[in-house]
Amino acid sequence: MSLRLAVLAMLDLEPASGYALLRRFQNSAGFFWHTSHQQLYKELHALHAEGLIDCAEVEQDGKPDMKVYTLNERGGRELDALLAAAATPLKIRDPLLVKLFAGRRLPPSELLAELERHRDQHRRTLATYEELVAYFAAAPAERRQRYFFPQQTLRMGVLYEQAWLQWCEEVIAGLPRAAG
Amino acid sequence: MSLRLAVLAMLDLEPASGYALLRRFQNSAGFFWHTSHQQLYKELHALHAEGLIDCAEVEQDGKPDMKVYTLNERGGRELDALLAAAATPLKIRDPLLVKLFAGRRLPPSELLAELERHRDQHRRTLATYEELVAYFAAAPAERRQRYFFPQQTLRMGVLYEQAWLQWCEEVIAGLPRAAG
DNA sequence: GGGAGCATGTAAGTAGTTACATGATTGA
DNA sequence: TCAATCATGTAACTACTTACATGCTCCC
Repeated sequence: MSLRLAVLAMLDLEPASGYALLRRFQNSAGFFWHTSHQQLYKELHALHAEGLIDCAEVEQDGKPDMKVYTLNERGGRELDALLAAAATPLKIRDPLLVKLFAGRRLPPSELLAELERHRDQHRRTLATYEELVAYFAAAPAERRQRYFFPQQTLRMGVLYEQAWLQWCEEVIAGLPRAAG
Repeated sequence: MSLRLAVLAMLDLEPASGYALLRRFQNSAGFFWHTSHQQLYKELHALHAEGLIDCAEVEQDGKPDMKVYTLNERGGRELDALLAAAATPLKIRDPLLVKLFAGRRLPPSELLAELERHRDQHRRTLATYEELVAYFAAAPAERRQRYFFPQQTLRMGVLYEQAWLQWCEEVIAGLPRAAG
């Protein structure tokens, strides 16, 4: 039910095409919700079939046509109904930590390489989030206010990436190293 | 595939019953892998049917019989094969952040209550993890070494809970409050 | 007598992944 | 000409959740 909630919440801020939503789910919103284009388009079709969002086909030059979806009044009510329920805690399933849990079975060099890969990825993601923070900080007051809550989720993204980065660095530093 | 990996990795440390594994997935290992008893028992049946783990029925007095599973040699090879693949990054789907993203549609009092509930939960979880850290720190050297990698995952659990706690406190402090 | 913890399971339904599929434009 | 970006979709499969199910012991 939460993909539905995430999509409705995004469309509540501004109308968007499936592709535009997808980019957000893979970038800024990627911190709190992940999805694939297959799932997203299916959900958009379902929401449209249920009359919760409106669809307008827009022609573009040099680019394929796109379908722009807008939250309508019924969709707003559905969104409010979903929001009324308590948020269940995130259920974590982290492949890297599972791998590290069994780390004693792996050659240290491979573990090190894996940790460095993740560390670099977290550095990049943190940099992206910090750019977004700066972008919002420089935005006009109206926009800053409209995006007050999204900015709070972004703040968690920053804290999350910082925690991972610190952890990767700590573990790399403390790893028993193979004799060279 | 990662539930399989998580189960094999746990049984690599020591034999256990489904119920014992379940408690770990809900407590100490709950940080990096979440599962239900339905999924877990199904996976144990599958692993046993494939000859990757051995099963011994153990009678207990005052308690129901239990099935104790042990990783065998083939299971060890399967574990190593799964570990050889790169760990894909965790895919986050966090209902609380989705709810907060749409926070402007909610009454501030309800948001506050939700955040306080999560803050309290994170405090409790952090306390649990810190107890486990202390427990490991006091363990004999042999055990400390055997559990070196599990302890690293626990460290991430602590950093993660601290980040969430900080975030909950920040957001609560910055929330526009309703007139009393 | 009731609830919590121990210990296991099946079945039905929903959500998510992987694979397959198309076709235009822009830049290296 | 090759890869990337834009933009959308279907189908098959796997993983996960929710609901249903049993039964014993210990403690209040």
